[in-house]
Amino acid sequence: MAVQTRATLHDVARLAGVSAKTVSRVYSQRDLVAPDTVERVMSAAKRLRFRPNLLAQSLRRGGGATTVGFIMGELLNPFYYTVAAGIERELALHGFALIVATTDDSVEGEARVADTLLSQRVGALLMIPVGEDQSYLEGERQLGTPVIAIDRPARDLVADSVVLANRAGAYEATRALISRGHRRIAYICNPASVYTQVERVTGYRAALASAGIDPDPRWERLLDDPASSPESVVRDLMVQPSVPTAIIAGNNRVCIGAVRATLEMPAPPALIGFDDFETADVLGISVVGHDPMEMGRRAARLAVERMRDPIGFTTQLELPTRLIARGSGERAPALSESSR
Amino acid sequence: MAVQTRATLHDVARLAGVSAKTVSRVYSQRDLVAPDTVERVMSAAKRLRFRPNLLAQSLRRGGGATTVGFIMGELLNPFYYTVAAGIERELALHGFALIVATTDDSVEGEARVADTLLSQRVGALLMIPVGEDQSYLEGERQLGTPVIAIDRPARDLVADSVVLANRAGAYEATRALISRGHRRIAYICNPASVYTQVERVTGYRAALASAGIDPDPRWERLLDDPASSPESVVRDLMVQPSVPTAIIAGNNRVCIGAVRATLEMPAPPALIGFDDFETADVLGISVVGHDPMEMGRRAARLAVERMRDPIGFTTQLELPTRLIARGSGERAPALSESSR
DNA sequence: TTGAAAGCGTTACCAT
DNA sequence: ATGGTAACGCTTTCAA
Repeated sequence: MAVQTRATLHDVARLAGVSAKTVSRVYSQRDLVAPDTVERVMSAAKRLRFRPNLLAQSLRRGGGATTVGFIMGELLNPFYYTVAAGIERELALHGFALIVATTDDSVEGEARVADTLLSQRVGALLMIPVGEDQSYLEGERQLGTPVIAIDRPARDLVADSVVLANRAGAYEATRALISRGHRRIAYICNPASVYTQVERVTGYRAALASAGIDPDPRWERLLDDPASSPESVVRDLMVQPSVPTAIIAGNNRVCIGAVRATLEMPAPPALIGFDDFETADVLGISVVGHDPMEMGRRAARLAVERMRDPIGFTTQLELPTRLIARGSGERAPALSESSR
Repeated sequence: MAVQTRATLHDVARLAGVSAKTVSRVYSQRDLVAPDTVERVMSAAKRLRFRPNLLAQSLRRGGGATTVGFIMGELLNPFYYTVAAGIERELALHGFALIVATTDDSVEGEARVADTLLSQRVGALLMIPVGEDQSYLEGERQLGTPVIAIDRPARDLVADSVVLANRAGAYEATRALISRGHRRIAYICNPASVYTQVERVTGYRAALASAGIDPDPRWERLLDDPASSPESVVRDLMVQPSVPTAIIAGNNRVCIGAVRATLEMPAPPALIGFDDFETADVLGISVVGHDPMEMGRRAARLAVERMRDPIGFTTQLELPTRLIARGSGERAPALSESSR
């Protein structure tokens, strides 16, 4: 039960009666070693339970990194963990380990975990930016650690990025509602002052404008209050003197809140959410869907490319969305509401 | 735009006009260094964008690990990622970074990623065991890497573990159904030959026995077929000559399948799921709930303790479950079905 | 085909 | 209060 010490290259070399370098070669350039030497080394390694130390490997000058860091808001958010899943799979394909770090979507958290990951000497930094400004990473990028921004572009930082076609998605959803006869269409989101929402609101307004509908501030609920529940925001909206006949929920959390709020209504408004979620099909909720897993995969692939080739132009990838009709978004305006 | 080289302790030392060791002290035992020396070192460090290299730190003999590995089935499974969230939070509190690795719930995957993580020299290995046998890790444990099993105990391996009170939870759910008048209670799970399901089925049968109800193989759908959809299993069950009046779904996936299958039925059976899920409250589904995040936290805490104190007895933690009534589990048997 | 020596960035030990 | 030296486990020259 005594805690033994871990075998090193030298221990294996001694037992096999060769030099350390030969053992090293067996693991990296096996074809340069005589077959029977390989055999002897391998059996010595097995006997000593030898396992190469990746830390020591990447410590050498020029020894590439074996890990990649991912800075995410939290592991419980479906969008975040799906992206993480895509990243992990793609990285595993290329032999990199994934270190995840969460920030609780706070700016300080982002800087703090970035620091930790860089001290771990990750080969690349993948992140869903939170703060208004990632310039604090510019120095690190110049020192050779590429940064890949996901979902939102990095600000004041040279970085590759993978984002959604947010405007186009919101535009399409809004147009779909208009084509069903809706004119009073609400857009609800929280938080609102993030890149994705700014883009989506722009798409929403553009679609209204294209149909000759003036945007109405009463139906734009652009919140930035972590405390307010999406459900109550929707309930509040629906007891005003004039109510919308359709709602676009800016993200999955707001959408679930809207579902809760409108489920029991006799004549619920049409509803389209942004981001798909697990039971949306059971509940019959139409959404602007996309593929977060693919976002993660593409981001990871960019990271791998950058690690191999640190110089070169940065890539900005925009992934498409698609409107998934499941019923809630196809409801016509209630008759009593259709007149203005 | 030329890629510079990263500053080291020596670079900082040279610029500050001190020795490398002094710089090192500034970062670890600052009170042993003269205040103005600290000042000079810090400003030199800032100028060179110096950042301590954790890889080099833990390379030294006795230099503790800074990472912990978590082997999970996949990042998209709610149970898994919630556990991961708990682990990540707790580890961050203690200054450890989390490396996640997924196995697709395959035995080979488990061995493969364990190998990778051990090569990364993680300080501890957290895992939700998949295979029937984790003895392949016993050597590593003796070499000083503690293993903590989550949700299922490790087999043939000395390891701490954190599991649920599966039997008690299933017992309670079954008793609750019995007390509502149910006698034909089905138990459905897939896969069935894992520790948790064996335990839960045992609890289910014990509850039946305690009410003098003979277990009936027709209502035990213990599958081990990844291909069969839970939904179709339930549909099939409900078109038999004799149908159950209540269903217990052994895990969240089966439960969601059961919801899909029974949603449209005029007189749906009572339903209790094991594991809570996001929209269970909206759908009114009663479940045997527990706290996966807490499981992760406790497991991480055990890992930290073991890393600090490698010897000592292993701990087996059993966390409680609780029955959450939301309607679906409180339905009485349909009248036409209540006679045998 | 194989080996010796130097170095990667850090800290422990022992001096000063 | 500060510094030199050796060591951590590995790979890369350069030789043999």
